[in-house]
Amino acid sequence: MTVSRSTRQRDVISRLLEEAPGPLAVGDIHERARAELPRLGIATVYRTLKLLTEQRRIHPVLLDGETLYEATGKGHHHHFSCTRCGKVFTLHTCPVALPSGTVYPGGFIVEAHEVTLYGQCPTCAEGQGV
Amino acid sequence: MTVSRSTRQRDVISRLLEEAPGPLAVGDIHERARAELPRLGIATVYRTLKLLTEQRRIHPVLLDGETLYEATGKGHHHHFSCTRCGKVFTLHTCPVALPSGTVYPGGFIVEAHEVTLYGQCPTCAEGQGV
DNA sequence: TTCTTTGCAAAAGGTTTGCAGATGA
DNA sequence: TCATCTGCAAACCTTTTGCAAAGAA
Repeated sequence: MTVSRSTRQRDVISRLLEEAPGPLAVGDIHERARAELPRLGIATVYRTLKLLTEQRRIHPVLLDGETLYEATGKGHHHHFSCTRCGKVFTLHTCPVALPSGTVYPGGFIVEAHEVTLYGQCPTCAEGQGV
Repeated sequence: MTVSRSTRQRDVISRLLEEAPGPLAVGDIHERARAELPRLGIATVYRTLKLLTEQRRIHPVLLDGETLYEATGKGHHHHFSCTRCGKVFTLHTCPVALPSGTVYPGGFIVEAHEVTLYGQCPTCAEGQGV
């Protein structure tokens, strides 16, 4: 097994994800990281995301047909996708009560769940104000 | 505006989606439709799905990184993705109470929501039975 | 007949891989 | 030093588009 080294590229990408208020798209990550690493190639971004995912430091979130990435270890949470600005936020309140093992109508045994809410984020709701 | 004609390809594809118990992947649709239309090209499948989507007769469901399609007009519902067999089912019971307009903690105005449950479908739960 | 639709193949968009030079330990 | 990592470009895979022939009305 190869040993994973610490590099400037990996540090920048994982820091970006740690500090983001919600999951980020690959293109976003590439663009933001380029502010610090102008020559950063997209292949490195993909390879780093794959590595961090294997290390369980981040994980993919498939939303609106896009693959977004977010840091792990932020506890049980869901997402809010703003229909105005397109940004995705992390919600720390869960709207469902479905402990693992719950038997759902129809005989489906629930192990996990995902909830995504759509609507207007606080900023857009204010800007478009009544 | 061009007039949309009725063709064998379109009939077969929309019938498949109407009769399915859950959303289908593009590859699945192509494969199943080929049983009746051996020369059916993948481009026609994509064009038909796009057309039916514009007509609001079907709509895409983005699940597990795949784009699935399902017929519309089946009321408010959610999906259950079986972690054993991979099939996706439609659930007619909704586990959340979030009417449009609800203000979620943090100031997010909810317009819609999507819920996906993961676990074992009745068939797999039985097969693997205790 | 006339205009739309189809199948095929080429193109496009996003992700992955091969490789030689750069880099971390 | 020397195996790992990076940037670049080519390869891949899924989806879209161009075009001539087939089909609907």
